[in-house]
Amino acid sequence: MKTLNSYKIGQLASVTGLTVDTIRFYESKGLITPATRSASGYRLYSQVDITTLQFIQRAKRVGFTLDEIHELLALKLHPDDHTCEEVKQYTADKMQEVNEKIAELVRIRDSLQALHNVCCGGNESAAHCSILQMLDTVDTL
Amino acid sequence: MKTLNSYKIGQLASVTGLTVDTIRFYESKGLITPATRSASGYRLYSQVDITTLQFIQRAKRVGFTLDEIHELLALKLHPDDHTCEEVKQYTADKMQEVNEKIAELVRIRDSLQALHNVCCGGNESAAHCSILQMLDTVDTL
DNA sequence: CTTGACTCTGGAGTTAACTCCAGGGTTTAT
DNA sequence: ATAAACCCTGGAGTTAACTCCAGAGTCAAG
Repeated sequence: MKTLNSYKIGQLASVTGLTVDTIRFYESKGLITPATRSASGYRLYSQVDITTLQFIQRAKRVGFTLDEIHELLALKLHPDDHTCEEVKQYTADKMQEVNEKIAELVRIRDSLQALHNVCCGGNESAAHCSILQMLDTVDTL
Repeated sequence: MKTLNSYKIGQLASVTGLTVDTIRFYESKGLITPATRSASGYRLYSQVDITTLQFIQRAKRVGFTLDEIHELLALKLHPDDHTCEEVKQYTADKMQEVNEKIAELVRIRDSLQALHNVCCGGNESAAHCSILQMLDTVDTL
């Protein structure tokens, strides 16, 4: 009873690297909804669910909470619940937030780069390198 | 009993926007250590601690755990515990990770931009805009 | 037609990261 | 010199995001 683009929860789990428990947990939070159920009650998913779960994983990795991700997904999945005005405002606000996160990551990367550059890479203690590190990275990292 | 560059925990809290409880919690996790204690046992902090707390806040915002932040700070604060080789390797690995996070944020930003562009911004439901959204953003967001 | 791998629901347990006392000293402004 | 506003420690409570059962039904292979 499996059509071309239909996955059971275990298959979805192995494709995305999540556990079946986590997928059911995300469903309980309203983040995803299985397209349909089989006659015996098994959840059946489509390609869209894989995409959604991958988006959730990306967004989580960069510090969004499940509640925030829920809002982001709601824009796309339930557009009729929002006015265009709201969507315009919300996307603008979120883009601002995302840009700030990118700027923060760039600062962290620069600090790591400074440490990387200054360090000789040899087998001895890093203590003597740190004298230089202090000078130009202590107030960024 | 307060020198020029010495802060009590409450002052540090109001400068950084954290609570005193959170600062003491970070101390219990080894993320910061007050420079010294006053005669009566009050924690006294310096400018460096402000910088460190701001770094912790930035790193947390982009999805690093306190354990990861602990490792990042250990590089700088206890360089004699690591060889240069380790530092070189660790910074390279972390920069890779940071670059991946930036790439993920850029993807999310692009998806938001696409929604933003396609939405008319008017007072009506966003449902009819979503038909266009589906075409070019469903598989990225 | 049975056995092992899968799925279901409902609920309890865990971990990270706070957050909030209680009960006690300290500092400061009036 | 006393009340208000701090600070201390130790420990309990909370929230988000899982994670792990128990007990029962389903499906595919041999």
